[in-house]
Amino acid sequence: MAIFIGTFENKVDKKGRVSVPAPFRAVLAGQGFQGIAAFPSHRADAVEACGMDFMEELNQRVSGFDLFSDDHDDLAFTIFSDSHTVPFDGEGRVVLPKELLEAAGITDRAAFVGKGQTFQIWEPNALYRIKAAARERAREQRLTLPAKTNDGGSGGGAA
Amino acid sequence: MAIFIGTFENKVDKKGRVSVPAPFRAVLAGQGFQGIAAFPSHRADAVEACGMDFMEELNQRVSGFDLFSDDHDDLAFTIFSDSHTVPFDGEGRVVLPKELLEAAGITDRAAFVGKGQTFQIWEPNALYRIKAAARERAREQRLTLPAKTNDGGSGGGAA
DNA sequence: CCTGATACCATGAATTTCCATGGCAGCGAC
DNA sequence: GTCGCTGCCATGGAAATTCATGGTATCAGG
Repeated sequence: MAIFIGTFENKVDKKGRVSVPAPFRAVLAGQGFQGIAAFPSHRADAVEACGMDFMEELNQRVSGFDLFSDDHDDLAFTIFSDSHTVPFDGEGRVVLPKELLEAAGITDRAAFVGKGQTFQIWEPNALYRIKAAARERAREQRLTLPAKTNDGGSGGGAA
Repeated sequence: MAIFIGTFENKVDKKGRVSVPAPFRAVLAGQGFQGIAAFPSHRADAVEACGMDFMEELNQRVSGFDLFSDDHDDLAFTIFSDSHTVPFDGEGRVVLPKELLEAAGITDRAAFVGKGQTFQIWEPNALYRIKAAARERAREQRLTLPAKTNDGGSGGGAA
């Protein structure tokens, strides 16, 4: 399963269109809905985004089982209610609703940040600010890659 | 499962292309994505690299944290935001993003160092410096390899 | 009728794919 | 034991494609 990796900064034209980075589009390519699902982050001044597939999976978890606590349930409700489904145009661009642009403070440039199964969209300066802080934390805490836990199950596979 | 072993020094041409050592390519050969995932090391002036499979496995592990939790957020951000997915060309070369070249101080030569499941890419001189230092420390501390704890080591049959 | 939005088409830059070359090592022949 | 050949691998360059971006035309709504 492909994941979102990397940071890309693109321009927002006067019509509000932004190119979704090609590598991200590649991840979304196999999905039914050609576009993204986006909603304001409740943690940072950024837009959270993912493919519709992931959105539906989220829905499955919430509606079905106990994987989500009450807190999560509220969170999910918030997410769904504030979400927007944004289709690609022929060139792989999206028009972000101004509500989302405002939430993230985005005006003429947007930075896409891969986070595995999801990605975020930032106002570039805001991103670089918090990025610097994160880097600092990482260095101070001597963060290392999580040790490989050989508990079978997920991951696994070949090679 | 094959691992990255050995040190190889290759040239970086003016387009930023470097041949990934053939033995390393052999390790990556079986994977879905023909290329490497690379990100700056926060503990050394070097580029950390691995196969996409390893990256996705990392994602699996990170997903163990609740989605949208602080832990998940920080971890995913640290791991994925600075990473680059770099595809092989037909000859097994990669184009290292200049961001990574700068982080490691690489200009016209790059040294690949196997580290088991991952490998590093260094500016050759920097590598030899820290290598000498490491050797020195090892000598002083009379470092020994940990005794092997053999957990059912029946087969050795790696392919 | 006017406004806004969506789809289509065009363009330049950057990137990637392809092809060609040289060197080194291993293998075989003599 | 020495020489020659073959194949792999690192390297260089040029062509072709992809990608981000801007504009224009078409359609729906107010």
